[in-house]
Amino acid sequence: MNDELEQAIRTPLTANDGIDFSLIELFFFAYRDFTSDPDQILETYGFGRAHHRVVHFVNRMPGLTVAELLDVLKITKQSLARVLKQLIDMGYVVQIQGLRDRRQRELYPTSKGRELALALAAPQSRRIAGALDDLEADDRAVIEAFLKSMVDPHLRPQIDKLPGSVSGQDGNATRTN
Amino acid sequence: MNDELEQAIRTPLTANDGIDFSLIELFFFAYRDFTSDPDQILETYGFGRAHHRVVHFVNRMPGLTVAELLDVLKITKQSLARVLKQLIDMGYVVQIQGLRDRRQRELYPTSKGRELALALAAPQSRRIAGALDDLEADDRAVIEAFLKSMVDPHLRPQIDKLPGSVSGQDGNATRTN
DNA sequence: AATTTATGTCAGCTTTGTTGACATAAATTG
DNA sequence: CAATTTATGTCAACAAAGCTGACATAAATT
Repeated sequence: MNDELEQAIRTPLTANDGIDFSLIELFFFAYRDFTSDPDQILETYGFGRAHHRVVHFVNRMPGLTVAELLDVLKITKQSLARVLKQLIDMGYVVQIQGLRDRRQRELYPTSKGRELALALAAPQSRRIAGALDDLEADDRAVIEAFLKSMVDPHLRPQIDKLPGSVSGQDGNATRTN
Repeated sequence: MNDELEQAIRTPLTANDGIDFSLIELFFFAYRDFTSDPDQILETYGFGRAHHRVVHFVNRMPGLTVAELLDVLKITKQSLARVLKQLIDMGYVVQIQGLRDRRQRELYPTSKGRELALALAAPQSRRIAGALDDLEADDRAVIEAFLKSMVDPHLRPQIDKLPGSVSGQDGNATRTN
């Protein structure tokens, strides 16, 4: 029994099947290469992608608490603990007890951590700039709008909280210290 | 010693630092949610992302060999073996000995495998369509161009090989059979 | 006949995610 | 103030999906 269910299908799935395969695959390949740049740098530090994400958001939202970071990364505290501990022990991130709530640990980058975040972001930014160069000047807004629409609506407020985004340019956080 | 190196930096990294953080983060969040749809479906099958990729490309390039698949996925044959074996054992993929070269194993989806590929692609396609709806009709080309430019130039030929892509619309493979 | 190639498989390691359980200190609440 | 809740940390075990190295087999190539 079940004989025909084991039959090989020899025709490819195409756009004719009502699915946008071009953009699905383009998105897959683009992201694969987008992450390959920092991955190479991380190797030289003995770090992985998990470290990258932590260093990135600690630099973009200095003073965020452990709970807030977990919420952005959508991982468990045990997963975070592993990489965060290493980053703290090696002096890339420091914890400061919260002033209002002393149970909280506010996370800040050190200068070492800031340098690492910049080094990891640089090739990604370069790759994006190169891709934008191939477009019209005002197409940047199109890309931004598209990517934002791809994000789950209920998670978009998180994006707007980050400094220097489309809305909410700076707030008070960017006094050059 | 090293005292100031441990100092907390309290100012966030912003666009002023010469890095395109908006698009970096947008790309991260967009891809995270883009993959969350199929991930949920895969769970109900007891499969993971690795299975998704295999089923996807076997459906998009039926008859491709193990070596070709490894080249697209950029993983080792040992990594592939694990998930491919399961997909074959459970009747989602079949292997057929190559005619010209009988060492090769050509990979084809079964009807079960085709259905799975479609089920996984459907929500991703819907998400993309929804995002495109928020744009001008002809902005699709902008997105395609941008994503393609994000891919490493030497890997772009791989994309063009897929059916129904921007160039190379169909070839002979789409006879509806 | 010897070598190379395509594939499969065994064993073990790494990274990064998961769950569950339990500890501590600080804040909140009755 | 005592009891509870909250924020964080930590231990142990497990899973998915990468990796390397070693070795086997059959088929193609030299």
